[in-house]
Amino acid sequence: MASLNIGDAAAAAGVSAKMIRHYEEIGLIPKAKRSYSGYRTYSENEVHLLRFIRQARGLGFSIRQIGELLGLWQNSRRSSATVKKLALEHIGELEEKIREMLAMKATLERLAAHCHGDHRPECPILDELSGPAPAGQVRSGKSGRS
Amino acid sequence: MASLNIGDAAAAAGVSAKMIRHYEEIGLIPKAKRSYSGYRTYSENEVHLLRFIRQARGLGFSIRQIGELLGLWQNSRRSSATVKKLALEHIGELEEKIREMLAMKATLERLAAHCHGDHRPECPILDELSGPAPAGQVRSGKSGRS
DNA sequence: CTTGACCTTCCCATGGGGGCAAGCTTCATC
DNA sequence: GATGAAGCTTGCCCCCATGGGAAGGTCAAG
Repeated sequence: MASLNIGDAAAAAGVSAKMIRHYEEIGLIPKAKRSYSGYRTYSENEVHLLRFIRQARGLGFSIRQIGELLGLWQNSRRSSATVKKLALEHIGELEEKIREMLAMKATLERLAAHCHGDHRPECPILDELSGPAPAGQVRSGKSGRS
Repeated sequence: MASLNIGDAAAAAGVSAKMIRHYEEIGLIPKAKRSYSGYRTYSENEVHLLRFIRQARGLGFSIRQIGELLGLWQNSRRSSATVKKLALEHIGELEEKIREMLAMKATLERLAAHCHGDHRPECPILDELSGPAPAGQVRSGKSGRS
């Protein structure tokens, strides 16, 4: 079985060598075996593991979630319900972020639509950014201590 | 003309004192004047500036973009076209991220829909993560020392 | 033997913060 | 005037996930 150096393992798995070392350091993957001279060596199994991580990162899972997914992946007595729950949790997070960004985008588009975008300095975008006061107002006394 | 300490300026602007120091350190805002004893002091103008930053952060602008927006805000000879361009650039970035996350979400939803979510271990989600090999394959000759 | 590609560890940077600690300053209250 | 409690100062470490680079060891080919 071909034993690969980190660079080849990285290329085979589609991640950077840097990240492999990082994943090892944070305990996401077990410590790689070392050659006599100290080089990390990787087997097909470990490349497969790295590929799994790459796929999960591509779907936006966090490192913590990937750790859980790896545990499930390697546990033949897992229940698919546990995996599905993790996926649904992540879908919820994605939805939340998407909602936030859509709201930002909508506001920006509204402002941009009202901006002439010409040589004149008047600009509703800057007005909006400088305008609306937040909830907290400046309190009249100096420093509100006790 | 109330001159505020950092905590009160932070409350008035809706940002944390920590971030005010940070913005000063990275040069986003000018260095605050100091009282005799070394406390940072803030005028209404500076609170207004901080409020501007808070608004811009709320719309997802990066620190770099906010720096540019601040320059435009304080330049009475700006053209609204420049501001609009910055806003449109940011809208484009948001769209890109939204697209990526929608794609992740769609994939996850497809996988989750095919997952029984019961006590059994079989799970198409894990299959997908472990399955598809990336484009790059193990190269035969390159540096395969073993 | 030399070259150069690879590997090792270590430190630094990113963005946008949070938190804690030691030591001052300020202020209200006794 | 003393005291205690907030508030301020700086500085350092942490998060996530990653990239960059320096200084030095290793290995295979020419």
